[in-house]
Amino acid sequence: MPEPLMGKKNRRGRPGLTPEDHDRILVSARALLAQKGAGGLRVRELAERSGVATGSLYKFYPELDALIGAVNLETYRELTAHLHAAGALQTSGSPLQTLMQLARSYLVFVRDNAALWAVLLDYNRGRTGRAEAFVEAEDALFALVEEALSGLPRLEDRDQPVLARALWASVHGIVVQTLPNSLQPDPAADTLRQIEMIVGAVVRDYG
Amino acid sequence: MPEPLMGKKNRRGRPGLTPEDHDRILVSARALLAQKGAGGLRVRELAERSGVATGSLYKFYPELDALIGAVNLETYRELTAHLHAAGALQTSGSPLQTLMQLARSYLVFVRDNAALWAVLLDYNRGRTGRAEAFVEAEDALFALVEEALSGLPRLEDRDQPVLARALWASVHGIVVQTLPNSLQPDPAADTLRQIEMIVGAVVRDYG
DNA sequence: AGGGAAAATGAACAACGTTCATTAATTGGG
DNA sequence: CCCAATTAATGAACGTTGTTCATTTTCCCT
Repeated sequence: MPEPLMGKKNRRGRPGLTPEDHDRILVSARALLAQKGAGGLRVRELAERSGVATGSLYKFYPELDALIGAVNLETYRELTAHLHAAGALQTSGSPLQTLMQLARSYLVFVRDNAALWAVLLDYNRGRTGRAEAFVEAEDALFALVEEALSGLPRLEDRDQPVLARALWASVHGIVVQTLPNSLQPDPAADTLRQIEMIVGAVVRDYG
Repeated sequence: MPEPLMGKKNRRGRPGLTPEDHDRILVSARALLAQKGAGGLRVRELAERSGVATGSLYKFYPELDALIGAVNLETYRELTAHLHAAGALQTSGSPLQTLMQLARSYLVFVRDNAALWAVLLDYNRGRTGRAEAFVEAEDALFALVEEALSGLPRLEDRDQPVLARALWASVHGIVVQTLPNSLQPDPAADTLRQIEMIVGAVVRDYG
C-alpha cells in the first residue's frame, strides 16, 4: 500500500527543532524570568535547561529580547483570560460589582504573578514596536471594562471609552504599588480599599 | 600675613577627584540616560565625557546601578520641587483646583522628562533597598496630596491617607500612559480629561 | 551507498561592567 | 631641595554577556 503523498512534506536535510523544543524553551524562559527577573535570564542557562544549543535559540527568536517579548505576550494573554472569566461570572451584577470583580481579579493576578508582571512592565518600555497580538489582547481587556461601565445611567456614550481608560489606568496605578520595590510601595496593604474608593467614587458620580 | 591653618586639611598622596569631577559625571550620566535610556549607558563613554578614567567612576559609586540610582534620586527630587511649587501657588483654591494643579504639574513634568522618568520607573523595580532620601522625598509628595484633600468635608480623618495614596496612584497610572511604549499607550492624548474624570469623581464623592 | 541539502551545534567574537597592578601626584622629613 | 612615603587616578586585563558562523550532524533522493 503506497502511502499518500499529500500532507507530509518530505524535507531534505537535518530535521529542525520540534515544536516541543520550542515549548520547552518558552517554559524554561518563563520559569527563569519568574525566578530571577528580566536581568537574570542567561542564554546559556536557558539553552541547557531547554535541551538545545545556545545558537538554536536564535532559530525561534532573532534576539533575546524577542524571546522575553514572547513570554510577556503569554503573560498578558493569561491576564486577559483571567479577567474575562471573572467578568463573565458577573454580567448580571451592578456596574460597581462587575468593576470591583475585574479589579479584584487583576489584583489577584498581579499578586500571583508578581515577578512576571514586573518583567512585562519593565520590558515594554524601551521597545520600539509592539506586536499586533498584544494590541488585540489590550483591546479585549478594554472592551471588558467598557461593557461594565455601560450600565451607568449618567455616562454619555462619547465619554465611555475615555472613562474606561481612565478607570482602568487608575486601578492599574493602585495595583502596581503592590509590586516589590515599586515607586510608591503600599505598606499598609489596603490596596483593595483604595480600589474601592476610586471605583466607588466613579460609579457614584456617574450612576 | 600667615594664612589661617584651620579648614584646610593637608592630605598626603595624589589629589583625588574634585567635586567638579563628580558633578560632571552626574551631569553626563543624566544626559546619556535621557538620550539613550537606562540600557544605553556605557561606562567607557560616560568616563570619556566626564573627563575621567573608567575606573574612577567606582570611587563615587560601587557599581553602575548605584550611579543610575543617584540620577534617579535627583530626578525624583526635581519632581517633588516642581509639585511643591505648583501646590504652593494654589493653597487658596478649592480642593479640586489644588488637586488638578498638582496632577497637571505631574503630567507636565513627565512630558518634559519622559526618558528620565521611564528610567526611574524601570530601575526602581528589581532593586532590593531604597535610599532613605528617596523615602523622604516620597513622604513630602504625599503630604502635598493629603493637604489638598484635607479640605473635603465628608472625608474622615482616618480615610485621608488612604484616599491620598489611592488618588495619587490613580493619577500616576493615567500619566504613565503617556510614556512611549507604555503598557496601555494613550492614543487620543486626552490624558488631562481622564485625570479630571477621576479626580472630579473623588472630589464630588467626598465634597 | 553516497552525495546534496538543510539545520543544530558550540567554539569564537565583540562588547560589556568591573578589578587591580601600575603610574602619577602630592606631603612631610632629613 | 630631594627623597621616601603615601594616596589615588589610570587603563589594560579579566570574566561574563549576547550573538554569529564555520563545522558537524542528520536526513532525503537517486
